Amino acid sequence: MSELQAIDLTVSAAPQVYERLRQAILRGTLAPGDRLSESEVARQFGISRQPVREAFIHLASDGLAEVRPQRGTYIRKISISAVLSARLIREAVEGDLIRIVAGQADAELLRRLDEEIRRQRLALEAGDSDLFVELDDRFHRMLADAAGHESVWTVLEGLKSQMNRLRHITAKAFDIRKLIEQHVEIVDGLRAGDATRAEQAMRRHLNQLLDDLPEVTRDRPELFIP
Amino acid sequence: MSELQAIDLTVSAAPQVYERLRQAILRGTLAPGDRLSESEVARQFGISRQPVREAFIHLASDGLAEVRPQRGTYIRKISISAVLSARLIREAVEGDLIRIVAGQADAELLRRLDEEIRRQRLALEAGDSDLFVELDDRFHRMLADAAGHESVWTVLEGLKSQMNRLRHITAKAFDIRKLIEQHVEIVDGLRAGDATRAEQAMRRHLNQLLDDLPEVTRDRPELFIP
DNA sequence: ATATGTTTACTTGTATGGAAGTATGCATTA
DNA sequence: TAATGCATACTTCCATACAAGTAAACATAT
Repeated sequence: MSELQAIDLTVSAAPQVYERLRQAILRGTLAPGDRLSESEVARQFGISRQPVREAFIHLASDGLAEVRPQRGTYIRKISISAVLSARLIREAVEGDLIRIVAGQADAELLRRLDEEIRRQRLALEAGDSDLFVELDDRFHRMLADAAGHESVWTVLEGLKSQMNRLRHITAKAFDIRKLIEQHVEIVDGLRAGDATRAEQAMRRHLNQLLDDLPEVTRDRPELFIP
Repeated sequence: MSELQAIDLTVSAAPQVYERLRQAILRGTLAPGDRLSESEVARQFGISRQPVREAFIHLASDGLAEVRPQRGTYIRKISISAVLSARLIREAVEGDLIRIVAGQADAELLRRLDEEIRRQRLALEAGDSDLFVELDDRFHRMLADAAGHESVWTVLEGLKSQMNRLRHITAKAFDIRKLIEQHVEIVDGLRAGDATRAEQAMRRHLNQLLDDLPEVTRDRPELFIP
């Protein structure tokens, strides 16, 4: 691994290392199966082993790394069953949330959602799939907020991270255009004040992953475990 | 705090400390707002500060503790919004799962569910509310397994732990009898092969918390934060 | 009486050394 | 050639020492 930018020594080192490594894992810079070493990472950040070790422990409790005593620390491969679980949970929860939103969507919210979709199209035209993943996050989060359950999103975010790893690594495998059209269908359901229609659109949207997953796991089997 | 039983020195100390503290928090032995000290806990277990510190970090990432640099480590108070989020998520997810089960429930499963309910009644008669909480866990887990989504339960378990803290601390505030009857209604829905009926029974069951929560937070406000 | 400055005893954060386990390459042996 | 034993270079884990920040008690000054 290359040299990393030095951390801010005026605040605690461990949380900074954690966050940097976490981002690297989610973006795929650190790939599933990669090996990490306390000493090596410590040397790169210019600090001692201890805060690095604490970052490893935190990553392990997130399910992003695996510490094998006396053997090494490895970036966890993407668990297919974990991804499927996350998807099922999101479908159920966001299906309920969108029903709540449908009962109370005002013009201001609809305007902001339309604006988000516009930005998504721009990201598509620019071919910036990383940006799209970020905007997709914002779109779904906006809906959770509108339902009055901002803290629910905090939980979903942890699940979403597993799915985002998959996306970043295999960005091309997802048809962004199709996802944007599904967003449009969701907002159309809200605009019509039709809770059932909005829910069905949301569920279809989150089922999309099931169509895309087989191809991805076939192309890059080394990144996955059952 | 009193002296604790020594840990097993043949395996890693940190995970043992983590698990012991976690159980103590979930059972209410360590109450919200209590202060922990690395040195103090280390002395009690007869080990050094380092593994204790690592256990604290793990607990903090679970949302059960809060490490405040140079100030101390505290048992987190029960976040009402986190409890409400967990409840909403469980209702949505277990509502979907029970529909799946309804479509494929066989006699063997129904027999095992009846058996679990029988045990729950025994726990009620024995006045053992800790046992009931454990059996309630098993009941819901059994349904998740039957739906073929065992790994979904792993996620729900983390959420359930927040709700269980509340239960253990204020066990008397919950009417166990009512909860058991709701379990019966769920199984009746499955027995009839009626997915909608089973789902509605499950949702009613998980809504019960909303009725009980206000009383609890009023009686013990020092245990909670918004 | 109140306010302020200082001391002192804590707290967590980091660095470092050594212990114990693991994997790998190499020499030795059958 | 194949298998075995061993040295060596790793790895994580734990203990310890020290650094730096915080808080509370206490003395002092206004």
